[in-house]
Amino acid sequence: MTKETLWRVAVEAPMKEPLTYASAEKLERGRWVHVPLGKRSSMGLVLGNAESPLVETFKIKTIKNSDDELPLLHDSFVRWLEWLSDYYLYPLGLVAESSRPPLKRTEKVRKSKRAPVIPQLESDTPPKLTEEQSQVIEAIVRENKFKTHLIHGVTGSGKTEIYLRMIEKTIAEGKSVLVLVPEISLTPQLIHRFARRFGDKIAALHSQLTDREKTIQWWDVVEGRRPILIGARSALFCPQKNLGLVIVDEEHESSYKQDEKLKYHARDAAVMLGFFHNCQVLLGSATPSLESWFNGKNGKYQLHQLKKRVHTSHLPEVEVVDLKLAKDQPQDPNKPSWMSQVLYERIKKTLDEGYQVALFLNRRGMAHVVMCNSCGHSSECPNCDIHLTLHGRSHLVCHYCDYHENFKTKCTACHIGELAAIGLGTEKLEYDLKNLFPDKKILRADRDEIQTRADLESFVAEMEAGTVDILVGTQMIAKGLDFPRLKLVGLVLADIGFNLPDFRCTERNFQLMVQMSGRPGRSLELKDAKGEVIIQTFNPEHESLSFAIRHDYEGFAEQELIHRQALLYPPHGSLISIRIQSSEHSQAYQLAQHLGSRARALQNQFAPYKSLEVLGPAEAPLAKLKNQYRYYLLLKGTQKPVLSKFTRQLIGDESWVPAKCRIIVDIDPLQLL
DNA sequence: AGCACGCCGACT
DNA sequence: GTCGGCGTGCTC
Repeated sequence: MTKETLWRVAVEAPMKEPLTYASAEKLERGRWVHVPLGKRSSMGLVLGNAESPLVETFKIKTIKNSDDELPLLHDSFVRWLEWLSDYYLYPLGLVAESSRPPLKRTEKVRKSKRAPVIPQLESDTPPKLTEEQSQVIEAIVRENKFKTHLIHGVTGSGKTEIYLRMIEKTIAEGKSVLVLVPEISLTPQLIHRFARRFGDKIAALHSQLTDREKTIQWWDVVEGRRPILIGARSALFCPQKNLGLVIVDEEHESSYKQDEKLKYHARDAAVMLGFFHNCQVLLGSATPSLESWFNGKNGKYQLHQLKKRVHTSHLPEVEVVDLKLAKDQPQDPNKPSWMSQVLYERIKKTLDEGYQVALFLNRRGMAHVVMCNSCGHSSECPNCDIHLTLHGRSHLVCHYCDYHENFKTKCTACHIGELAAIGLGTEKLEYDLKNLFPDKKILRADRDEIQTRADLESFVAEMEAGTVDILVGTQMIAKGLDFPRLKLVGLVLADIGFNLPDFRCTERNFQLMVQMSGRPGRSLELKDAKGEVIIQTFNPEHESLSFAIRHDYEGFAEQELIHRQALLYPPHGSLISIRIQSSEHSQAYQLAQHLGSRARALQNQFAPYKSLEVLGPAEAPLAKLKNQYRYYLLLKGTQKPVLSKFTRQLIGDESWVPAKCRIIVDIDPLQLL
């Protein structure tokens, strides 16, 4: 009889620490096991040997069996899972859960009517590299160990070709590659491009696959049959064999942050995955996040720039229409009031020439955005440099620090206009356009209209077929899509983006405007006809605008970094948000107050915590959501480890949290709504 | 998370 | 009486 040894096992339950189990079987770190847990059975990940407990506070159960179907997880991968759990304060067992396939493996392969995940296509011939591209590749391959490279390249400068060459080199060495892309850009077009270069060496993982398809892809990757995995953020959790390169395309995309369960940022998690596997990490974007740009500037990442476009096509002309002045000019009585005369005439002209028009409107967070209808002014919090949101009818509130002021309808800046919640949406635009151009085909595309991948694909097909004359959409549509006949793009009211109650809104807005300016006139079909962009705004002097029209990312980034410095917003400082929620308003309120005073008391206990800032608690802008009342406490500090330790102590074992109440921690939050 | 226990209201 | 609603508590 073999002697039973004790093991630390991360079980799939929300427990802060791993549990101790006994086993006579030979086990090792990284092995999946079946264990009894309470009155059920659970999967668990073996972390290592356990000490026998000094006091017998619980009865040690025995591991049922080890799961030899599932692959042994490599030590570097387990260390990465442990890092995620530790950094994002989320139970390790629940983190590890995502690194298993959704279904069991089956021998019989049923014939599916669905199109293959990766199509078989004729291979392409790699284009000749430009001087710039060759230089970047040379610089990257100089050292073959962990390093994060930020590739900043204007649209059309050939970042993808750099990825492809690096992938080629890595798989030639017998290693595997992970390519992360935002879910929205994981269209068949993108997969085709990779398939033409690498054929059946590619696997893909994204939300539109069935569980069976995912499971098949997963095993193909894990067993090394397909060395290149391209996928959305969840592809990070597929334990690849001998990982040699990690690529994150469009690294600035906010969809890389998961906002439920494990609230990880796929870009940061990808960098750490590269760190634990000691391999290169490439981040690419035309408009890098300020976090990455800052890291590129201070040497934490290596910065590479592509300043020339591969084909010397013109960037479109960007024109700003000042809506304050537009009001005084002669207007066509038939056109709707949101449309300036300039935009009206340009739309007519473009349609007459037989080209497409796209109008964008950022509707996000609109209901609470308050703006003067005459000068575009919007009130700010004196403490946080954040736009205030309207609560009820009479209060303007900062949801970072809970600053309140009375809502006055008369504008305090121009003393002429009235402040009001903005009531313009894409439906309204569509309705007005149908009246104005009754014989034109108008297509509306926003979150309500486009929900599934099939919707997106039929939308793309309709646009490409050229039967659509005017596209109306939220800026979500502006991302990454190319339409050959699109000549004119109009941003109906840029100010909605300027006034969102978020310190990142200027950055997002700049990114969107640069993306948008990249849309029209990319195709040869337009040839000499340059693409055109018209931006309507009450605030033509807004910073993000002047840089966007010059396509000047660096200028913008430097300016915005100075702004962030003043209040130590990221990337100069770090944030942690703590959400307090309960179905009873008074409970949520009281707990939030209690947590606030606990935080301030803890600050006074230890000197290093004095450097932190505790903001709030403040009521969430959407105070009641799904029958839960929500409050936020925001922590800000310049040293991540101090901030993290503080949060751990503040929350403790959660025994002080009353039943019915929930505490949700978000490390490095992106949206504070 | 997932599962059982337990305490209330509506029904055969 | 008893079926089932979901609030509460625990898991080595």
